Amino acid sequence: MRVTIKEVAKLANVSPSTVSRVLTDHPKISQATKERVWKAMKELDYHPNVTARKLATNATKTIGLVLPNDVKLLAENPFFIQVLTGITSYAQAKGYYIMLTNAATEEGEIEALNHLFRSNLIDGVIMTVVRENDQCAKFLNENNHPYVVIGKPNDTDNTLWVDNDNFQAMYEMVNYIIRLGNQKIAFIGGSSALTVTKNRRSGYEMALTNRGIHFDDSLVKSVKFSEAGGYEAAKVLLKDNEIDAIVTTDDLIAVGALKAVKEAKKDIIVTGFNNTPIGNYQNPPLPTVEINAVQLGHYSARLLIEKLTKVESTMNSYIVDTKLIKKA
Amino acid sequence: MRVTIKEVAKLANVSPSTVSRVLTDHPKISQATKERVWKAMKELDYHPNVTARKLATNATKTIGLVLPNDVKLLAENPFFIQVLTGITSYAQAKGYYIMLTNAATEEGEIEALNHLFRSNLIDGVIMTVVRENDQCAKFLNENNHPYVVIGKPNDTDNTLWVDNDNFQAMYEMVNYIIRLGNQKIAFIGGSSALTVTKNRRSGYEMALTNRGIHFDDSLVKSVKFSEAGGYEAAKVLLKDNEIDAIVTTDDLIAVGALKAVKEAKKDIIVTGFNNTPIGNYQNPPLPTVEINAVQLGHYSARLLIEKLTKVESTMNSYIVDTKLIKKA
DNA sequence: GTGAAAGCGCTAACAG
DNA sequence: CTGTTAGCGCTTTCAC
Repeated sequence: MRVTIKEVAKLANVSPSTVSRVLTDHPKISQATKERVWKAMKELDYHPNVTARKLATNATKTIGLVLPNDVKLLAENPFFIQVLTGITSYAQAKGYYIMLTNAATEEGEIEALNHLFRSNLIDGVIMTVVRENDQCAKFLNENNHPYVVIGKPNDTDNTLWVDNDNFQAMYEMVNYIIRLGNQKIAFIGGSSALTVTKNRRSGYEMALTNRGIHFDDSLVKSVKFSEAGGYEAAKVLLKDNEIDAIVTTDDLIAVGALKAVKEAKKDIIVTGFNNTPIGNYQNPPLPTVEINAVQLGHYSARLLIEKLTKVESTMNSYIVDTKLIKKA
Repeated sequence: MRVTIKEVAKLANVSPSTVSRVLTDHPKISQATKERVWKAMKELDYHPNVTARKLATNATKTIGLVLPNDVKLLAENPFFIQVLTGITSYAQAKGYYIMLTNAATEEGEIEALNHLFRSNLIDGVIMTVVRENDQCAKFLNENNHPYVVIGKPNDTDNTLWVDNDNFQAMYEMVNYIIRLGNQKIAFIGGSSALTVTKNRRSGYEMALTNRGIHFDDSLVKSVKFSEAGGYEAAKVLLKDNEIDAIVTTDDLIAVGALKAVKEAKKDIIVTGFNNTPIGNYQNPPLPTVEINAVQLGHYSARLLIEKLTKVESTMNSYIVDTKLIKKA
């Protein structure tokens, strides 16, 4: 049988509650007994039964995490595993556990979340994808379940969130491209409904405008988030226009665009976003933006844990710095 | 307050123990009461408190998962997230939960595992990396903790494991390259101490031998698992020999080798392994091997859960099929 | 086939 | 500062 609080109590010559108190670091407990108890714990190699604690405290100290069920998406975007790493290491350092789920659909996701919360398995959840008109967020709000989202939500005031400053990151990128001597710069983005696309597109437009470059709507394309999307859009752009550069909202899209550029035998600079391995191993390497996904995970966990521990946090969001990667 | 078994009992006009019995699907309980209880549960939207159940049954129905703490490794190798997906979806379907940890070092890993087991947080663990002389495996064995490893272990008889047939996969690849008309085929692998490298190297050697091609030890290189490793090794190979093809044990190594080949302006076929996005987006695309990492995760979870539920499984290992990807 | 009661290992009032 | 006591919500003997 496993060693319990009782054995420790017996060995240390105190009551179980005293042992519990030193476990929870109760303020008024004499140093002397503390040490006696610690000694006993060490001697017996005692590990508290977390399950029992959970039941008694009605707090699981566990954070839920929902992964999209799209293996291809997960495999091509280090984003997820990076976020996951950031969350896990921060949470662990704070004594929190991570419980993983995946779900194929939005309804499945809600079902999974409902189960996890209602079954007392998690205290809060971090959402790695933010959809528009997000039913999960709605569900979580309605049921008062603590959560934080990665990505700018609709209701920025009443939800906890972390994100990059996508506007500024793209603004910088476009400025960089302009300084390189380019004027006619096209934009290929993912779904125009996504907040992230909107923000990056605004940065693009603002950078042009502030440099006195005419913003031409016909140079803006919205595509499916894929290599093929970038390829097709770039082909159209190249056919119809005499452009100097193409900025995109993701390395994967950029890879497709670059392929079209090469096929057209043009010497046009293409930029990516998110600093993925795929982009990194292109030739020439794509200028891109490091979004520090590990940090996103880190701060999302931090925000959630602060909320759960009722730490008076002045913040309900966190902006993680990006870094322009210029490459050769 | 949450709805508990008591309320359900009251509404259904039975005792709490009866409710528990229908929950656990006890054999001798009348259909009539079963249905009354179900109805009550539905009416109250009852969700059993899993924590309480864990405490009572002393089974957590939770599987631990340790990720290496190397973000770069995780980001460049979809392997991990794929394995993770496979595990999660299978486990979930079987009513098991997944708890995630990461650890920076092998000692940290052991510590984490010890904590998770001793604190009654997990019933078993799946190890995603297999080291030689693995201290984690030793620890798990000594403490009788259920686990399965992904990758062929040293002691194949007494541990649960899943893996690809790396020998055969490489054998096929080399055969394919030979049939393409190549004779002088070099081999670049990762650390020669790793079982996976050894197996793939054997497949390479056997394929040559069986085709009557002289096996030349000087054409075999062991490198650090990276693009740079592949690049350097290929440069040496190209300088010293007149070779037709280079097979490698990973897409990342292959990408580096391909770079060297291009620089040398040779027309030499380079093959990868593991079918990663990085390799996929090369030009020309690398012939590679799909290792079906999701399946590896799937079967590892299956093996572990069968062990945990004491299902008399005839198997203590599982070989997941690979697929040769020839590309254009 | 079902109920009563004890107990899983811990925490948290309430006393003193 | 520390011990006593009563649960947390479930499962599981042991009766009947």
